[in-house]
Amino acid sequence: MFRVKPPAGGLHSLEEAMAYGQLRESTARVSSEPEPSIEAGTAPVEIGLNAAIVAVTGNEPVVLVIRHEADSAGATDGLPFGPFSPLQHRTLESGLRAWVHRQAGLELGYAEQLYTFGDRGRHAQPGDLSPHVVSIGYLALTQVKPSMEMQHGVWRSWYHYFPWEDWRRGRPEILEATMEPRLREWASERTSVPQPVSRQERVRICFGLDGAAWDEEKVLERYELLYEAGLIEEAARDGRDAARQWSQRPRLGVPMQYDHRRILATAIGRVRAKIKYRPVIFELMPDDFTLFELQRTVEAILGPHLHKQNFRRLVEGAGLVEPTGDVKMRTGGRPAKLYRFRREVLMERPAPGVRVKPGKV
Amino acid sequence: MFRVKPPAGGLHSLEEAMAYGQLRESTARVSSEPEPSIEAGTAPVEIGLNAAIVAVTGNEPVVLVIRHEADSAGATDGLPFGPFSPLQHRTLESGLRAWVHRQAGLELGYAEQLYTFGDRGRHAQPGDLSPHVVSIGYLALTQVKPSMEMQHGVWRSWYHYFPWEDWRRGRPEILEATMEPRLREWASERTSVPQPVSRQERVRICFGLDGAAWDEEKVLERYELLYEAGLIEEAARDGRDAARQWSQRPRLGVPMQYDHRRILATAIGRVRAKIKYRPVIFELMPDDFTLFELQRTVEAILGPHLHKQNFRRLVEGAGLVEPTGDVKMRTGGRPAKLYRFRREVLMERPAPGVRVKPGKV
DNA sequence: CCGTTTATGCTCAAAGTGAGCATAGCTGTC
DNA sequence: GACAGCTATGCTCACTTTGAGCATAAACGG
Repeated sequence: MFRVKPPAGGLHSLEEAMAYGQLRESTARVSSEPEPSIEAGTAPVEIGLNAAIVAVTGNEPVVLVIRHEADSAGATDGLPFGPFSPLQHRTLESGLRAWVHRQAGLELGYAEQLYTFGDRGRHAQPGDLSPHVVSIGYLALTQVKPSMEMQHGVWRSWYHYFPWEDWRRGRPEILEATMEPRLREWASERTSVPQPVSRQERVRICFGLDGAAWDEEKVLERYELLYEAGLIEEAARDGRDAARQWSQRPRLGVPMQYDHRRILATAIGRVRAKIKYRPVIFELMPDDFTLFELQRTVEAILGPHLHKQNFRRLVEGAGLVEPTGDVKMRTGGRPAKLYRFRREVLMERPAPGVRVKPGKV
Repeated sequence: MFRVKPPAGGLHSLEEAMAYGQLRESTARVSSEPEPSIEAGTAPVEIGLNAAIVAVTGNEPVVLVIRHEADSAGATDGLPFGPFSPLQHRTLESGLRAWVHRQAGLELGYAEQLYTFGDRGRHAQPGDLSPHVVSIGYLALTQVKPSMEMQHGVWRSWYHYFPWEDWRRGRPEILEATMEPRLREWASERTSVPQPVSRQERVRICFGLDGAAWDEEKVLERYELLYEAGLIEEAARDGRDAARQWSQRPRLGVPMQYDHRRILATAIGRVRAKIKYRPVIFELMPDDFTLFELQRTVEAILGPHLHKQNFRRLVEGAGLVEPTGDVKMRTGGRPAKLYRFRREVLMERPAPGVRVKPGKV
């Protein structure tokens, strides 16, 4: 497969020959061999399909996790996942759907690919002599229907794993109390090699310190920085030299199996960004809803509160919804009109999202 | 690796046991085996790293391609690529950089992952009994420096491969003349299974027919639709039943090796989207430039022309650039002030891009 | 020195946004 | 059963952002 034909006229230089030779050498196997066999010195690669399945229940953004018995103590949460098997899966996404169906008994609706991670060591499990795994992360959006009885999965708030991302009641406690001092300590360390961007500056931008604004979309950047600084358990588990002893004490969020927390971070960042320019928020909503329920769902995802009147102006003005004609009683006050998603917007020019910015309540 | 521990309390149902069994069955190997061996009935997967390296020279958006001698007739263009080898590459991206360096003698600067494609059959080459390949596409942005002497690569306009994407001189000829009738014919065919969105509607949205607006970011959607409709050579090559005989005649753009044209389509769509919200356009610019040169570069990427005065207001107003103090003579008119990219914006809140919309010249 | 050509400054109206005030219409209570 | 307490909705207003153009500045080539 990866055998590359020399360009017309044959090989032109030693370097070129080397390049082609190298191509073969580092390839696990060559397409002409009918029955695969692993050559000495090469490593096979497995492809893991991982799903961050997100929903919102009761104003809480939740993710579907599978609880596993860890090797020694306690349980570890993980995302539904399984290997890509080209013989059984026509596409990567269909493979993912198959796995999710098997593991969680759930038929996925909306799903999109997030990112493919291949870092050596980031897929480790304690005591696990694992081969090389490339993880493909997916984001799926769904609703939690009461009828949904899941076999092994549980819905858990994503802020469980990322407490510092929860800005619904203002700046989260844990940031000030625990993370800021540790981050500053890490930032003030001498680095052996000079960095293009100082640790100081990176911490400032990622965590909105010293006057920098908090960017709710930088979820992955924050997680990766914490990993690099050795402040979260996964860093210690993967054997990062930088892993601190104090990473264990008041731990920062609940860790996950393999690199699943990284995938979840990617997922959160992606939803937060995406609902602003694509109408994916409606994947999380029931057929009929009030505008305030919609707003609460957006807020659950984004964190900060939105200006109510402007929110409805925006949503109605963009033609994202249409009234069903019904009203919902017992809202605690005046009854609220019910709306439904206008599917037609998907066929209109830029298929807009909920272009919101944080504002006053 | 993919062996999943049963949840606490053991297996709870037959279905669960099946699921775990299934997990193992479709896995190439299990982590407890120290020396890997491929079990019968499983298929190994190779991971291909592919780079769409984009630059702009003389108002032409170009991509770095490697020309290969095809199996029978003519030459085929391909992107620089090679397999991911976990023993040699610490990360996917470093593997990509290594391959590009080897194949094109080029040190990559800015690079970002695009997408991972795994469709069966889309990686075929005529007469190639290939194993299953999962392609990871990357987008890299660079400048074409005169000193750059490449071994085997050539820079080619990306509109070479996607003539229908070239709107710099208005709606491209080929759309009206060749594509529209073929697309309409395909859209009017009966489909065996009812579609959630009609072919009619998809064609209308993708290609801006019947009053729909042309969305310059839907590059991949258009390419995939053409593939599905059997209107491009790759479809015939991959043996799609739908491939038409007339896909050969006045062919639609130059085809590429494997699924490289799909990767390039993804890349074009991504740059077009990204320059609007991240300052990546400067990766394509020399250190000093005039605002009009910057505008021309943006236009080369996006297609349509921009309103000159508003463009400069936007770029200056967003603090993306600062004057160097020098001027460029011989512009054909009044000398133009030279500017440079203000790197500091990368450290400012949302690190904006060139939020432009097509306008009057 | 003048016409041509590109660079730059500035204006203006329309549309979009952030904040709030004010009113409507349930529900539960005394 | 009038009122207090809430949430839903309508609407205003000042301020920004954006789309289009007019007008002036400053080289360059005859």
